[in-house]
Amino acid sequence: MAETNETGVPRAVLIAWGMEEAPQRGPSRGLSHERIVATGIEIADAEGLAAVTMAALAKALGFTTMSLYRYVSSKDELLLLMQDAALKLPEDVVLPSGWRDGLRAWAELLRDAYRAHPWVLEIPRGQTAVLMPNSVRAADLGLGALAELRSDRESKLGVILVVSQLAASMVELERSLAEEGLVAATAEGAAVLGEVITSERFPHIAGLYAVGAGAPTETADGGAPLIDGATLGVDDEFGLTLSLLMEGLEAREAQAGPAADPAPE
Amino acid sequence: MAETNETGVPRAVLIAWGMEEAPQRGPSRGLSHERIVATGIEIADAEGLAAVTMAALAKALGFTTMSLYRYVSSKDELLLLMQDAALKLPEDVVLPSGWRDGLRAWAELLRDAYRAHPWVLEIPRGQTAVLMPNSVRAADLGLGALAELRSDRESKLGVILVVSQLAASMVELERSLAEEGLVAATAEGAAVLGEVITSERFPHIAGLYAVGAGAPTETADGGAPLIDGATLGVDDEFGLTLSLLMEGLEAREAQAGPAADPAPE
DNA sequence: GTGAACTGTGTGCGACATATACTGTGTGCG
DNA sequence: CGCACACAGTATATGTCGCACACAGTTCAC
Repeated sequence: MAETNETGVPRAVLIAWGMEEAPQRGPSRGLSHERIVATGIEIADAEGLAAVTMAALAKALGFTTMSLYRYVSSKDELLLLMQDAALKLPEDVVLPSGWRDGLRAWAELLRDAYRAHPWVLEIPRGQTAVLMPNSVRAADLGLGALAELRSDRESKLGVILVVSQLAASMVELERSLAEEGLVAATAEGAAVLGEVITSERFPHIAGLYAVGAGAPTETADGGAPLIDGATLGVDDEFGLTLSLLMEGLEAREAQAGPAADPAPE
Repeated sequence: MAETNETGVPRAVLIAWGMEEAPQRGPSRGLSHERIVATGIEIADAEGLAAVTMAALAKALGFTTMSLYRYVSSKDELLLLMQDAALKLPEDVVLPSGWRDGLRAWAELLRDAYRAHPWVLEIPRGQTAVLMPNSVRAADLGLGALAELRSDRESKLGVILVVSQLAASMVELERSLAEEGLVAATAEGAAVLGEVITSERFPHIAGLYAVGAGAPTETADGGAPLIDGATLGVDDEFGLTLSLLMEGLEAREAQAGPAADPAPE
C-alpha cells in the first residue's frame, strides 16, 4: 500500500527524516515539505481534516493544486507526514525521574499532543507511522521513562503501546462527547435507549445508561450526564487506568526480584 | 456530525437496535438494512473498505445506487452500521468463570472479531459507536467478566476500554506487518533507518531497529526481523500486556481488602 | 551554450457521494 | 369502492476530489 522506493522504505518516512536527496538541476523550489505540511496542519486544525484537500491546501500556499505533487506523491503520503508532524513533542522535554512520574508525564504529553490536533486520530495508523521520526522519538522517550524497570523490552513496549493507545482513546472520547453533546442527555434520548438497553439484557452495563429513565438529571448548560460517572471522569478515567497499569508494573517488578541493581540493558 | 433525529439519538443507533418504525403506506420494500449491511460487509471483507462504494454495493444487490438512500441517509451511517454489525459477537458466548480467564477470553473474542473484519479499524469511532448494540453487548460482557472484582465501575470501564483498544492495536499491527512485510526487513532498508535511528539520538529504542546495520540477519523468505522480538511476538505481546493489566487489577484487589464477599453492586 | 533535469501550470478525466425529479405501487380514508 | 398520498425504486445530473499528462519556463552539468 504505502509506496516504497527501492530501499523498501516508504517515501513518507524518508521525507520525514529529511533523507530526500534534493535535486540539483532544476529551478529552485518555491515550496518545501515543511511549509506544505505545516499549512495542511493549520487547515486541519481550523476546519477539520476533511477541509484538507489538495486544492484548498495549494490555494492557501498560493500555488496550483498539482504543484504539491512535486513534493508529495499522494494525498495519503501527505496525511502521513501531517500525522507525524502534528505529534511532534517539544524538543526539550525532560520527564520527571522515577518511572511512575515519568510514565505519567509521558502519557500526558501524548494526550496533549492528540488534544492539540484531534484530527490525527482520523488518519489510519499503519506500520509506516511507527517509523516516522516523532513516533520513534515518542517511543524512545517512553521507554526511557521505564528504563529503570527490570522488565524485558517486550513488556515495556507493550506498556508504551497501551498507554499511547489509551491517550488516543481518551481524547477521542472527550472529543465526541464535546462535539455531539452527550447523545442521550435528553430525556427522550435516554428513554429511547432505556427501552433496549435493559438490565435484563445487559445486566452489567445497563446501570450506566439508566440515568434519564424517570428523573433526567440535567445540568444548566446541557451537559447532563448519561454515563454519569464517566462524564465527570473522562479525565479521571485516564489517570485511573494509568494507575492500574502502573500497579501491574509494580507488582511485576516486585516479583521479579525485590531488590537488585538496575539491569545493565 | 452524526445525524440525529428529534430524540437526539443518531439514526444509525435506532436502525441498529431495530427501532425504526416501518412505513405502512407504500409498496413493499425490496431491500432491508440487514441485507445492505451484510452485503457491505462482504464487499469490505473481500476487497477492502475502499471497495465499498454506494454504486458497487447497489450493484451487488441488484438495485440502483440511489435506492440505498431509502434505507440509509448517508454513507457514514452505513459505515456505522457495518462497523457494529461486523463486531457482533456470537450469541451464545459463555466466558469462563473467574475474572482472569474471563477477561482473557473476552479479549480474545474481541481480537478475533477485529481479525475477521480488519477494515473496521479504518472507520473512525465516535460516541455513536458506543451506543450501538454490539458495543453495548461487548461492554456488558466485559464488565460481566469483571463482576466479581470489587473495583468501582470506573476502573472496570477503564480496563474494558483499554483491553478493547489493545486488541484493536494488535490486529492493526499484525495486519500492517503482514501486508507491507516488515518495512525495514531488507538490508538496505535497515541501513537507511540505521542512519537516522542511532543509539545516540534514541538511546532506548535504537536497539530495536539495529538489526541490519552491520550484519543483516536475513531469513530465507525475506521475513527478516527488524523489530526482532516483536516480530515473533505480536501475538505474545497481546497476552503479555493483558497479563500486566491483570496483575494491576489483582494488586488493587488485594489491597482493597484481602477477603470480603463479592460487592452487591 | 546546449540539453537534461526540474519546477510550477492548465486542462481534463474518472470515481464518487448525493440532490432532484419522476414513475409506479399499495393502502388507508372518504 | 376508488383515489390521493405515502412510499419504493429509477434516471439523470451536479459538484467535489484526487490525480494523470502534456507543456512552458528555469537552472545546472558538461
